[in-house]
Amino acid sequence: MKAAATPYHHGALRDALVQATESLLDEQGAEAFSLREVARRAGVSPAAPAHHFGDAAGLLTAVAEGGFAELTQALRAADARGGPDARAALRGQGVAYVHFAMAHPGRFRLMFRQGKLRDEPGLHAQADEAFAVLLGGVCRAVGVADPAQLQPAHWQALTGLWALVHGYAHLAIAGKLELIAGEGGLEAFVQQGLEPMLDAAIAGLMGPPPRRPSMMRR
Amino acid sequence: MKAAATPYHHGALRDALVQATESLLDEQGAEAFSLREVARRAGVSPAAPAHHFGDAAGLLTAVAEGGFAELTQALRAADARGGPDARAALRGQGVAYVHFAMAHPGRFRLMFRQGKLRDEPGLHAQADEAFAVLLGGVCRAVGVADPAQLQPAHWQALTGLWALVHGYAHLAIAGKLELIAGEGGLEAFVQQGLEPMLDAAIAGLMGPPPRRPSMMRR
DNA sequence: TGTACATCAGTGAACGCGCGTTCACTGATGTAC
DNA sequence: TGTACATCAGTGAACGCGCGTTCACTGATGTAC
Repeated sequence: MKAAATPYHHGALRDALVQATESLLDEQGAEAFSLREVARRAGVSPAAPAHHFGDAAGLLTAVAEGGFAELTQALRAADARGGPDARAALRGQGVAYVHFAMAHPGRFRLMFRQGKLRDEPGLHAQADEAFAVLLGGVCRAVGVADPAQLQPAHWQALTGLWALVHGYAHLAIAGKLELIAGEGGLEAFVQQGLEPMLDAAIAGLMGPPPRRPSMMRR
Repeated sequence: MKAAATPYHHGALRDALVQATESLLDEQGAEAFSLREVARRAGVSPAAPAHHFGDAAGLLTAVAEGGFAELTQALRAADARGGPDARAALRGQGVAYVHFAMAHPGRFRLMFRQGKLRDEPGLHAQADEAFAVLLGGVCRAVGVADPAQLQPAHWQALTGLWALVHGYAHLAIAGKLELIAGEGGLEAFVQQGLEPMLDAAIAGLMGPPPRRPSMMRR
């Protein structure tokens, strides 16, 4: 029991520091973050984090990487829930994207703030993996086997879909939708409004046979 | 000449501090901001900013307020450029929104980070004014005289339009579109892709007679 | 038109603080023989 | 199976730094009479 109270070796300090950072960011925002505060939350000396991550950017990068991994899982799960219906799967991904951001606002913001992150291959890999899930959903919806077969108009529409959920997420966690949502509450507003909008965006993606617009030349 | 070199009274220090903050945020990001650095840039003692703004949050709030004022002007100008064509006016507003963010990434982010801002009526008023321009454009497109006449589906579609440009702006300043844009360059990608997507969103807003969806009950 | 005085705007030295990082260290774990 | 030793993981005191804010101050401006 004495040993269990404050064992010298933490055992899983690296994970504990990442988790402490996650909760700190999501609960108090980026302003509250510091290496010392994270160490405090993990019940460890201020020098301990440097041992595992070098500096603050290293820790934040690990947290962002974990965030992308979690987002990937959420998107995959939503995608699978859609079953063989490509439209439903893609719609589900969009909803999951917004829900992820609302559940983890601090991490979500961090994941897209490259100024705070180290330019590491692992981070890019995780981010790419999340993007690949979305990309896969689009391919299935459009009916191609490989992203390489997507046409420029598809890429534009995919970007629009991404922008829609990304913007919705940001507006939601910035508190900008609460006024619009009104008395019904934010949750209900999102639930009622997001899916139809996603459907419209997906329809635009699948619907009209991919225009080969002159405006899109090259 | 001696007097002009370092006059004791700056004359327009308040504005100078706001401008110094704007350029600091847009060029180096939020991490580089500090009251002392802003004072340095304005060529003034570290105690001077407190005189005008109290503290850092006060200064940042003034900067955000100015940002919303500038955004309002940009949206109004774009709207006017659209002339009597409500669709073109609204599309122009969307493009202007994204361009504003890309031109002033630091300020744009700040404007939507309520955690860093003071909860002042002036700030809300400016933010509301910018939103009112968008709202006016939507009313004209939909064909109603007053926002109060907008139906729930309109509000949802308006939110979608806002989310689209807001997300597009965030993805662009986060550097996430460069990979998708590829060799054509970000500017061209935005120019070619944004307007069609806006048109689609606006069509969704105007197009099908406003459904009174059971899913939107109340 | 001039003078006295209040108010405003900015100075610059000083403070205390929390931060990131260093350093020599020590406790625990694993490995070689 | 036991012992020696290298390596790993974390300590805690100390450092120097830039920060926000304070304070008594002073230079400039405006106003009353």
